[in-house]
Amino acid sequence: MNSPTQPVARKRTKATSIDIAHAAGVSQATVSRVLRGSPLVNAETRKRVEEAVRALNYKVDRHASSLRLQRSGTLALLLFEDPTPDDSHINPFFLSMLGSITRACARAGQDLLVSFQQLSDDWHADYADSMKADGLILLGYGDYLSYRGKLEKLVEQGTHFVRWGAVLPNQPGLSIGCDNFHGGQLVGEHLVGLGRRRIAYLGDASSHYPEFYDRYQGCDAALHAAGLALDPALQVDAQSAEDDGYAAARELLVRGAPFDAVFAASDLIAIGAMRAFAEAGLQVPRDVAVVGFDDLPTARSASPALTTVSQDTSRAGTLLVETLMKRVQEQPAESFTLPAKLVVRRSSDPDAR
Amino acid sequence: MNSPTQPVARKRTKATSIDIAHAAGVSQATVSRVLRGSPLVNAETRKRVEEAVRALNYKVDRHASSLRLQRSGTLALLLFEDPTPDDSHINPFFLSMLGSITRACARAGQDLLVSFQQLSDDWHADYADSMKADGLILLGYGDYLSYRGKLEKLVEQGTHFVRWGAVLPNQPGLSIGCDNFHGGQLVGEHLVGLGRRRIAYLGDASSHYPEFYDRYQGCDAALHAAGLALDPALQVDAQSAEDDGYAAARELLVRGAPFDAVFAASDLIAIGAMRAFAEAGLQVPRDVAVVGFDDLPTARSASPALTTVSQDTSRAGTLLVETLMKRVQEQPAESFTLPAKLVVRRSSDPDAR
DNA sequence: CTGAAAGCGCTTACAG
DNA sequence: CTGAAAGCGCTTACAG
Repeated sequence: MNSPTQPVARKRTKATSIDIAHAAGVSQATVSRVLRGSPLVNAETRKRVEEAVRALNYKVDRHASSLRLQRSGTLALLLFEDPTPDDSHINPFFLSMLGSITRACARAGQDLLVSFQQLSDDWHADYADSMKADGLILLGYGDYLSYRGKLEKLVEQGTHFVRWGAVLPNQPGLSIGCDNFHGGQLVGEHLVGLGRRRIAYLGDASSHYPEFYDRYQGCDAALHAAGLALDPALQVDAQSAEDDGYAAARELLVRGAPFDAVFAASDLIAIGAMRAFAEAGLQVPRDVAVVGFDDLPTARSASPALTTVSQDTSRAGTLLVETLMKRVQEQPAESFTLPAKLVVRRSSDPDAR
Repeated sequence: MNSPTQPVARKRTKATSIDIAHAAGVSQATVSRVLRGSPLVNAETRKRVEEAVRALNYKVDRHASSLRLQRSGTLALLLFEDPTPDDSHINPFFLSMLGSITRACARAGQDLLVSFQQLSDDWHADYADSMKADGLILLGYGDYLSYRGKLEKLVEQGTHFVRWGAVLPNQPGLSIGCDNFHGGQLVGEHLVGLGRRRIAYLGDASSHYPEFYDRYQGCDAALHAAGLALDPALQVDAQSAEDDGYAAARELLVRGAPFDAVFAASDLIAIGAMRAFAEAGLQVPRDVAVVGFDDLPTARSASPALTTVSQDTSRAGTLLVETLMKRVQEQPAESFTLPAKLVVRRSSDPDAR
């Protein structure tokens, strides 16, 4: 099963700016000027240096440069989930964000360090204090109230960061988030428009989880506008995993209160709930309409395809990086709320695609 | 929609080892010894230093340390796809690998830089030459034959790297891969065991794509063992995306040659193919059994749930990082092939869960 | 426009 | 066990 040992590669002999200087017949300082794009350099000198750089395959040493400049050209993406998920199953929504953040970093000429953290870890200090990164992007789920203290500490330390999540009044630092309230509203209006009246909510609906709370409130507002309301007896707590959704749906069934629709606080919860309904012999959407939130790739291929609220992760990634870069450069920057969009599929509407 | 501008945080005043030295009443060299865990330091001195480190919230400056040590404590994960996918849709399989690689790096005490590349980019040089990373993990799809030249250049330059992919004879560098041949074999045996005889293969089956080629060959071997063979008329090229799978399945239908099973070279291809079959009024698995490869999360929630070959991404990530670290430390290391496992679901077998 | 020199914050061989 | 000192490879103010 194994292949033979690889021969040890020849030892790397990295060229330095002094080597380039010798090769081009200039001082080391001039080499540095050329590489930093200084306008002070004579065009012909520049050309000689550039040729030597190419010939010797020279790259500026990142650590020497960063040490001197006191910045690293690197951002750190810290992904946390609480409680920690089983090995290697990160929420796909965050993975999709990771994709767009990576691209946005490339566009901004920044390198990206990626790390998973537990909410309990001491991540608030490490990356910035050790100069590994100029700023942090925080992405994750967890109890906001316990999380908030860490954010305050970051602000106190002068660490640059941007968080993905609800934009809240008086929050420490900046955040980019989706308009969860409006997303919930769209769901409420959609379900009411389909004639559903008894709408269950699967997900936490407390200030510990502001995103989920806003989604709940938005849906409730839409019902109120139609002379209805969310029934607390039809609300079941759930974190954002499929198994939580399954358990929450079981709990809902056990309670016995009638319902004709379910608004799940996330797609994973929705998918877990649909599994529970299938097992219980309920048909989606005939017996119960199901709507999720996030528009994961899975939502489209689920059976039936899941109606959900889509968040523009591509734009979110760009905004997170751009906002953070402004902070790193000590420019003014602000939090921003992105629009939510309802995507209707067959789990709520048999006539949808 | 926007919140007010954040007040500019107070300027960071980072403590250095000299600050710690003053606070603890020792020399800067001793501080460094304590932080590097040198056994030479007196226990009491060590304690004084450690207290000062805590009190001043000191972290070793990564760039200064790396510059001096000539290594960065960082690995780089380069993800490439060719052709480049539309914005932010990376193959979920690689995202899952990314998860396990990130965890493995954390265990190994390494930071992880993540970057998307196009196969055409000059990634072979940058990360290692600029000392950003001590080694590279390469992950991606693309034409191996054009890719191979870049790998050779990496070897020539003495860059440390490990690749995810087929373990091939005389390949440049090391790779960790799944046993694609055996995976294909398992699929072939499974389909034959279910009485299927006319098995189509959706995916490239040339040496440009060694993984797909091995899967094809493995399946073919299983058929041969049963006195059958894959019919070239039932093979349609497809890259690893859902739309490619859809197009390939349409092409297969157009050809008109009868088939009772489809082995798709990846889950995404399989899911696209199932969409095409549904549109054509074919029922899976009654009319056509469908099997994929990768065991994406989507495979389980697909409708019908997709039979597939699972690769142990968690173990793969660990092996990639461990193997690379051996190379970085100039220790012997070797390529490794991981076992493949068949996961039977309803897309091939109505009796499966 | 260019060069000589200081200094970013560490690590470790050397001397004691 | 500890300190003084050199040096990792850059960037840029200073002098010309």
